[in-house]
Amino acid sequence: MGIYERKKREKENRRKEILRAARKVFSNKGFNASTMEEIALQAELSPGTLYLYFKNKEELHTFLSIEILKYLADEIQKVLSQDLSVENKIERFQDVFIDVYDYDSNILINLFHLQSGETLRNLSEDVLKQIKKYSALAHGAIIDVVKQGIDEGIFIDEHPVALADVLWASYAGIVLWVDSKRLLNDQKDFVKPTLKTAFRVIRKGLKKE
Amino acid sequence: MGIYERKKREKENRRKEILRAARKVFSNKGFNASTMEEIALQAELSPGTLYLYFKNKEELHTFLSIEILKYLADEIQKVLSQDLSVENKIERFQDVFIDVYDYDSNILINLFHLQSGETLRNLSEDVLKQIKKYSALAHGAIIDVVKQGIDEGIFIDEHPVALADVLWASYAGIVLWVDSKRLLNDQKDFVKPTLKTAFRVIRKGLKKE
Amino acid sequence: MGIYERKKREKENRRKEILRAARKVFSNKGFNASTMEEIALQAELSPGTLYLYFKNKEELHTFLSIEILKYLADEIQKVLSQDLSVENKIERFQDVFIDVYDYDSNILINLFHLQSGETLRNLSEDVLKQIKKYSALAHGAIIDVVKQGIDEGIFIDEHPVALADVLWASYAGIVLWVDSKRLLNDQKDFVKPTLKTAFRVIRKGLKKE
Amino acid sequence: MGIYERKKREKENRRKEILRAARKVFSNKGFNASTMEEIALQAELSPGTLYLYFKNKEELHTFLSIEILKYLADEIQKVLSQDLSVENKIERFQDVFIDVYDYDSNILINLFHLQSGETLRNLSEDVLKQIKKYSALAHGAIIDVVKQGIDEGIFIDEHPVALADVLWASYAGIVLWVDSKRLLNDQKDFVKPTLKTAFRVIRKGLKKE
DNA sequence: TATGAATGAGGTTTCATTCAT
DNA sequence: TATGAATGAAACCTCATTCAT
Repeated sequence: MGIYERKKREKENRRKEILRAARKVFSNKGFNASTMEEIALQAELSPGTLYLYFKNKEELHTFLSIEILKYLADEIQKVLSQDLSVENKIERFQDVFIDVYDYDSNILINLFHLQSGETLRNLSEDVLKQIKKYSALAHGAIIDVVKQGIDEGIFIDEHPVALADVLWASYAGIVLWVDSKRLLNDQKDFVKPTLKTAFRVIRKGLKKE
Repeated sequence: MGIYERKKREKENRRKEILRAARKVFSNKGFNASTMEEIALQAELSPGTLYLYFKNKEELHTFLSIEILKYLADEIQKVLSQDLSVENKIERFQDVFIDVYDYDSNILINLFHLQSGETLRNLSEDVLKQIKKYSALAHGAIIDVVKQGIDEGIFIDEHPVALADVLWASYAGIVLWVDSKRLLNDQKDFVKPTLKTAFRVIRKGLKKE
Repeated sequence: MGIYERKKREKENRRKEILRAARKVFSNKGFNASTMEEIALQAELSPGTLYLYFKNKEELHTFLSIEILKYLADEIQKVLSQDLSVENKIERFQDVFIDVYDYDSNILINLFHLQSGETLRNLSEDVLKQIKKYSALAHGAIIDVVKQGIDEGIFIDEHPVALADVLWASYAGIVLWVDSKRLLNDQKDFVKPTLKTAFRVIRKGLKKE
Repeated sequence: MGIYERKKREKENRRKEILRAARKVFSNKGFNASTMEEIALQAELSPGTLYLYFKNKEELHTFLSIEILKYLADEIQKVLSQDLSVENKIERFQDVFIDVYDYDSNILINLFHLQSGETLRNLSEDVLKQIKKYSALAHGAIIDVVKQGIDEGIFIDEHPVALADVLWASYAGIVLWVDSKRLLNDQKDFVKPTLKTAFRVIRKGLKKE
């Protein structure tokens, strides 16, 4: 590995450290309450250094969201290529959402937030394009599975995009909601049985009779 | 009407004006980007006056969320007391969520946000109590309908609370998600047919065969 | 008593109520931390009313200080006219200072503060004149006693003004200091024996051998 | 000198510059009328920088008072270790008080103010500890000298702590008072002869016959 | 590239004061 | 005369960002 290669890799690692630190801080305090100084401290770097890797606080935050959106898209696409029945694939999607939630409980709310008007308006063209890209990828994969299900006569005969929306939205909504309940009631873990029931109901809704 | 009555009503109106102005500004710019000065301007009042009615910016914001949570709870309870079949009640819930969304498209995301860890930690005991109260009211009403459905042999035989969670979460999730798509694609209205399909699927999931 | 008389007296009473309320609040919180609203509340009046009796917060505060300076001057002059030996008169001065302190423990520090550069610069001509007048009265009375003592061969043969300064300054300083110690050590009452010793020493310093 | 050493020293200097600027502004205008912006301007720094060195305005002000209390304590302790007779030491104390006054004429009043209830209540534990520490040091030194005087049969046979109180309180009181007179009469310097007389009287009071 | 001290714009908030009733 | 809601100027303070080292 040449010196150029090594430098590039170091740079990439540094970037990841910053993202890791930022995720931790943002998760704990939310966007506003988090300060660049705190993130720098967590990353064991100086505030100035953060700006060598990210244009500003907003972009740093957005990157995290895109990263997870990318992860979501990747995981969902992995399911697509697995040798599973339609039903099992749909079940696997559920695990992906729970995984993502376990990774960072604030991510789903951030995702919705990211896509809410307030934030969307302030994003650069480039970032927006990425969000759209990964969003489309993830959604496309789900649509494919749904289509397959319709073709096989397993799913009800509705517009596949709409069905994919239902899947995505309710899966996300359920994770968020069960988390809300957990927080409001000051519990440490959220009740996975409830989650399972919920997902089962959604899947049942998709199925023919 | 006595002078005391009139003063009280005037004060209440002023409060509402501030809330209206705040909702407008917060909706346009989000919590951070909105300034108290802007809200004051919108309410045609001076900045100092806002503080006669609300302790600070945070409380003003939280109030808006509570208000809508209260509205949601009220509307859902109204459905409960209507002379409708279980199935029609569930359908009416859908309208409530869409209504709330039409009233302020940021509200549902705010609701989730409000109940997310970050915000929850900074709320006063009193405010928390209110959130729990209205949350319980709304949820309780839904549970009642679900129970009725189970008793009548219409809904699947699952734990009613879990089923109510599914309803609530997916309804909210779907509205949020369809809104996200709308924003990402720069459309003005979100596609109601998609919504309808989505809600239909959820309801189907709840029903016995 | 005519209606004019009564009105005038009522006005005077209202004034005194405000002063009493202001003294209480200023004593508890100091000038800055005290708000006009708080004083109004304490006086069971509305903020606006305070301004019918005093031009502004500063003047209200100054009035309190002048009032006590006047009280000090009066009490000291009373001693002057009593049929007492020089020594007893000096002893009585001590009681006056303790009285004043008991009346309001912040008054002496306020007095010094009042006469410190910061405050002095912001006072109106009229107020300044009053301060000078009462200050001169009080000081004059002390000088008279001191002079008498020198004439009678009881006090050391120094410039009477300087001796009067010593009396005044150390009496005030001692009360302040013993109060400081009390506060630093979180005691409820300050130690009167210490005070007595202190005053005795000062008097001894004044006396010929 | 290593780079670490230099940085530390620079930081210390910056701190001192801020304190110097603050002293100047506070002396001119008093605590309230002084603004952080003005202090920053005087220190040729930006307002934000002040907050890198002091938590807030209050702390900055308190620091000034502590600094001078420390100086007082130091100077008084220096006298203690000098090879002087008890009488000369007591005389030297007088110079210390005048020195301190010359350094900043507001300091003594601030000291008393600092130790008055109002301010004391708002200080942090740490700051309070420092005040008590230096206060005890200064007072302890004076007590030592007084004890020596009693042992040598020079001072009257009273409780040494009480005598030390007299010394401290009257010395401070006299400086304050003579300054008050100076200000009231719009003189530039205060009359040192008067001061001398005053101090002499106090000392005489302490002495046996 | 990394630092971190310094910046300074701008936000929140307070509160003395006013004025219509 | 008394009210007290409203004012709005002005202060404190924060923190994203810069830049000399």
